[in-house]
Amino acid sequence: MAANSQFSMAVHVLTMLARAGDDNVKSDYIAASVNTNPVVIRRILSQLNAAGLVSSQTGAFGGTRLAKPPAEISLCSIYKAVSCGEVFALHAKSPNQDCPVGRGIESVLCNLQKEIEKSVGEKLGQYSLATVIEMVSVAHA
Amino acid sequence: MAANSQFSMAVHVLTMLARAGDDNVKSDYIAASVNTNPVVIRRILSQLNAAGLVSSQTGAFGGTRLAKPPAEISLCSIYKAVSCGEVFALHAKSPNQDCPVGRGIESVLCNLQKEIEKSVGEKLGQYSLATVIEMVSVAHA
DNA sequence: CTCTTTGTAACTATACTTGTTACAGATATG
DNA sequence: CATATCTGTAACAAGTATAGTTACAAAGAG
Repeated sequence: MAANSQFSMAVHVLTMLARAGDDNVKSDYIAASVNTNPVVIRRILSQLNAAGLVSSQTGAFGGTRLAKPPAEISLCSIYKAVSCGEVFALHAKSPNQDCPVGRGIESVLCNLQKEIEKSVGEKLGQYSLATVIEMVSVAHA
Repeated sequence: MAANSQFSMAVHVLTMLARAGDDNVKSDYIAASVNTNPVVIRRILSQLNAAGLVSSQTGAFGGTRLAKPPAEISLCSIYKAVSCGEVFALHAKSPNQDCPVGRGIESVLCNLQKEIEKSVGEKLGQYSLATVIEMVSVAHA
């Protein structure tokens, strides 16, 4: 279980919240749908809260609900909210600076990485949580 | 060292090969520039060979050289050649199929994943190994 | 005060990536 | 043919990230 599935889980979590409207949803309830431990859900909700996408309430009858309407939550903002890795990683160890290629390749790859990341963000920005809800409904209709 | 840097290393390796023209390049020489073990380089070359991007020769005075001109090697083909993970992973454990969201979310995320992957491929396809070589040259000129 | 629920720390298990050693197989050269 | 060189690949060790789990402090409703 090493592949980062936080984005997938975050979309799942937010879809659950969206369907609950203004009601507080408990992490246990979401965990049952995602099929994982409530703490895993609370860890994701913690990141979504930091990004201002949800708001939580502790105590009895507490729980979490969306901080904005689903149409205003883009998949890009979800992607940025959870700590996903990059599309591809740069060199683990710095290349040999005595070699012309080793000296120049890092900055080229770094710029490319940024450009790809931007491209992914733009593509994800074309969709909102509302889109996902609609697609989920259609999928099993 | 868990982040997958094979794409970065592959681009580095191919840049080295491109600069050598039609000469065979040894894995030890490339490893010195990438600052890693020759076996790591040979593992990447093995994947690039399977993708038809390079051709290797065993034995004395053996080594590897490009199978095509740099301008015909797109970064997309390099990305596909090395076994990078996906931009985001799907659920590790299948969601609860008794929940409407759990039942529908997987296919939605899977389609989204394919679309993002396609988008990344198109962006990478805008660049070739020749572009990288030029950028590396300019970077430290 | 009591019960419920979040927030978070700490630990474990697992899996992936890289690094390393070792060796079989191929090939150029004498 | 013998030898030296280089690739290809298996096997294993080490490091690190993710997910899962337990435990508990803190907050809040009744």
